[in-house]
Amino acid sequence: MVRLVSVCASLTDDELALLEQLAMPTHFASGDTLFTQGSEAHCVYNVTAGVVRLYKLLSDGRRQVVGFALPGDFLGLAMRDAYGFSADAIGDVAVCAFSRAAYTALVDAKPHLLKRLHEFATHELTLAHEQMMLLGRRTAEEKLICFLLGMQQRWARLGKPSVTVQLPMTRQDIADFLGLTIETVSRTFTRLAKDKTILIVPGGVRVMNPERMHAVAA
Amino acid sequence: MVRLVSVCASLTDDELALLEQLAMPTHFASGDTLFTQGSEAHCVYNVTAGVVRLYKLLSDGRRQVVGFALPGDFLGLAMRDAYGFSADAIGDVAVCAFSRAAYTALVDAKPHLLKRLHEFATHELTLAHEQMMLLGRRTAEEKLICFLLGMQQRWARLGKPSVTVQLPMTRQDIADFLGLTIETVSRTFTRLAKDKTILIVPGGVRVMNPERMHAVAA
DNA sequence: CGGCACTTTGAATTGAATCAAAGTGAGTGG
DNA sequence: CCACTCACTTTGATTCAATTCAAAGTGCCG
Repeated sequence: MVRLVSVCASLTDDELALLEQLAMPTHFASGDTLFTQGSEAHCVYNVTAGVVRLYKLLSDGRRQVVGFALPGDFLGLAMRDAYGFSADAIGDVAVCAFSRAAYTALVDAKPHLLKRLHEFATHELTLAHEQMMLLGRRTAEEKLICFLLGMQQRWARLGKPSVTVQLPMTRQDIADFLGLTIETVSRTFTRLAKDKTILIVPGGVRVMNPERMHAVAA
Repeated sequence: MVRLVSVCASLTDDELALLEQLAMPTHFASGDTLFTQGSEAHCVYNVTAGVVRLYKLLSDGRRQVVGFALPGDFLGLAMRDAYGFSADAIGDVAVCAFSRAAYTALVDAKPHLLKRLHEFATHELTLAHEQMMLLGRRTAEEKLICFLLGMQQRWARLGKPSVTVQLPMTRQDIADFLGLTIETVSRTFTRLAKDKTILIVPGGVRVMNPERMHAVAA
């Protein structure tokens, strides 16, 4: 279902068959851990359904969410032998898991696939640079607006374009993604709702004033 | 000179010869622009000497430095058809430039090289995740200490291990990298020097208390 | 109905930003 | 060789955006 937008989009039939043979379909319940920062990297994952929270922890408990993986996204590309961040399920999640050995063999055998994965990695890097700009230089309101527009765009690319942005993650997750506290996120949501910039609905927000939001994000 | 630590380290002799044929050695004076965010991506660059500042700008002038490229580093990997950030020389810089056409052809012909570039990209992504943690969740003092240790480590990998960390960039560059103001960076340097954690020397700092610094960074 | 996890709101505090003013030092030209 | 400039850096005083501390409010689920 997510193949059209994922790595698989550009594969030949025989490559797809090979991939299918090596993929281990797995699923996780809400809150389950896919893998933990620092643990040995056994598998690479391709999310097929649901949303995954990716985060790093400091020894004193401070948390930075480095991303939210949506269907089609790859996890574990940036590993040496240990995962660089933790990943757990937000709601029910389905993935295709590939053992590291299978992944390595596949990549060596199919340069075509490697090229596609490399495109993925460089796209991720571009997003990471934008997130640095956001974390280092934007105000709380700008952070939240950029986040909402970013999520809207990502759902749209997955074939779910809507003025209502689904937000399956908690306020704390959003705060830890944007480098804010939960209170600041909550207050900023409330202020944007009072402005009539957004409307807060169960499980997400409805974009009411996209012009203003895009102007702020620009 | 930088080949041992760069992409070229794992190439065969004939691959190296091919690379050399396509590389256009270029050099830039202090402050020169290699390329600008949003402009058409003509070239990929491999830095051979000097330091390059990589940054993004917001329309109102706010700047985020997304990285400092040292000898051996690649620039322009994460491009679609326009550069995602600007790059300019800090001091004199030498690079090998590759036209986009040459780069694409090379990558298609040599999966071996692609694999190496992909490793580079995923390493960059890991660093970007660490920078997100730093920007989102660390204090000014922690940011500066992590930056100094990071630079020390990078110079060390290039074969210049030293307790004196060379800092060719300005305080403003450091501030824009760490998501701080120049005043906060200056004050924090002064405080660390008063602590005897570091000693400020022309063009850099000397690490005086690495134990404390590593403890803060952990 | 009560418990629990998450969210919102309010008041007080604070770390870093802003505003303002010297201080430093390399390069230039008289 | 010294005064002058210019860019960069440091230091001080004040302000403010976001955090922290504190307390309700909400709604889902057994």
